Amino acid sequence: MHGEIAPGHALTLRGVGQQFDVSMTPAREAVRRLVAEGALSMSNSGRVATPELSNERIEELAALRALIEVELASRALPRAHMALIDRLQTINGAVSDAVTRHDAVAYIRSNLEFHRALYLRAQAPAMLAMAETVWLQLGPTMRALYGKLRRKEPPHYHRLIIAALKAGDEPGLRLAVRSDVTQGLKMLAS
Amino acid sequence: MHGEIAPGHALTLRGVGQQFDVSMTPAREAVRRLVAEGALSMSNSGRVATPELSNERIEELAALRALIEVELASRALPRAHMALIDRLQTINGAVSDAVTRHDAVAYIRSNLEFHRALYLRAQAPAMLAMAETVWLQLGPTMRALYGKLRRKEPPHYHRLIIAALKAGDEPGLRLAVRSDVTQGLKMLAS
DNA sequence: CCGGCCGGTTTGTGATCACACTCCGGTCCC
DNA sequence: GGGACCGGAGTGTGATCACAAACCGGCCGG
Repeated sequence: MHGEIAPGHALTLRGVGQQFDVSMTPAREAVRRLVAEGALSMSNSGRVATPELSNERIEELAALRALIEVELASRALPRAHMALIDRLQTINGAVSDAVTRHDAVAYIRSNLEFHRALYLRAQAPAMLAMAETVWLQLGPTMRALYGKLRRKEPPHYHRLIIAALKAGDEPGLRLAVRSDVTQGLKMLAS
Repeated sequence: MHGEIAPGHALTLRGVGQQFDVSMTPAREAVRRLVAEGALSMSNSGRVATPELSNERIEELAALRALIEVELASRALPRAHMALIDRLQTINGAVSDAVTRHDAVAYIRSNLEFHRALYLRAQAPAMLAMAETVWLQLGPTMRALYGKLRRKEPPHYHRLIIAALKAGDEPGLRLAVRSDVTQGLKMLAS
């Protein structure tokens, strides 16, 4: 999810097992679960690797993010108090730090933490789980994407999200979330 | 997914294994995968059962169905030719049959087949997989729901969907799909 | 020089087993 | 009579093993 593994990287059950000091059995369960969630792809011979997503699939996943996360943000809006906004601004500072340090993994991790903190207020665990499943599928690709576009400035749309939250502006919030989610992934198609 | 198991029904690894003439290992993988997808719930002691969904969770899942399936239908619309509409009408006949036979499982199965046939035209496998994950989570609940409302007539909104497809009416299609998806699940909250 | 073949090695699969924990029943004591 | 206790059956977990298939070298023939 955090882009620690590049797309197309192969994994073996015995390797994963050694990495976590367990036998093949728990490693197999974990890997199969991640395959079921779409986080890993399995060849027809059972070999497992991080997926290399096609542009069509990336577009689909971006559309899913837009659909689900806009709804989550919308549901979180009436429950968003000042404590949440403070927390979002703190996390946003971590995002900026990661950008200036050119730390892709930290950037992805804190960026997702920003979104999760907001969506937790929606009190919609099934929807949040769905969104996280999409994040999981996009993890390796987001890492590759970050390498392509050399970001210099912290995310612009996060500020718009916070502003819309403060103003209680639901249409503005929906647009800001949609833009933030869609923005980065559009670059990859070009 | 098809409501063959009632909510709250307990499963054991050895039982599932015997049912399919395999040992515990494949049974465990299958069960864990279904847990990962939310189709089964696992107690903190590892016991597995079909979930008994709260009304809040049902509302969330219905909202997810509405979000995703409306988008899928919208994407399928420009690709929908007469062959698809014929097929949908045929499947709709099976739905009606199941209703008159009071066969809950056949009703759920053919109803989902109707939706899947439409969404397959959207050429969006990731979105379809997401929708099917939601169906999976709702399977046992849909069975219980069918028992509560004694349907007599075949689904009204399916006809609206077909009519909107024929007319190329996108707003009408979106509304019809949203209504069809939301309709049944709203009853459960009351 | 290139492509097909062919061995050894790696890898996933499924079965089996020992173990710890949980659950559920009866039983005993207060 | 009711509730706590206790023991056995049931259950999930993780390790290990045998096996089949896939992969990846190098080698040989054209």
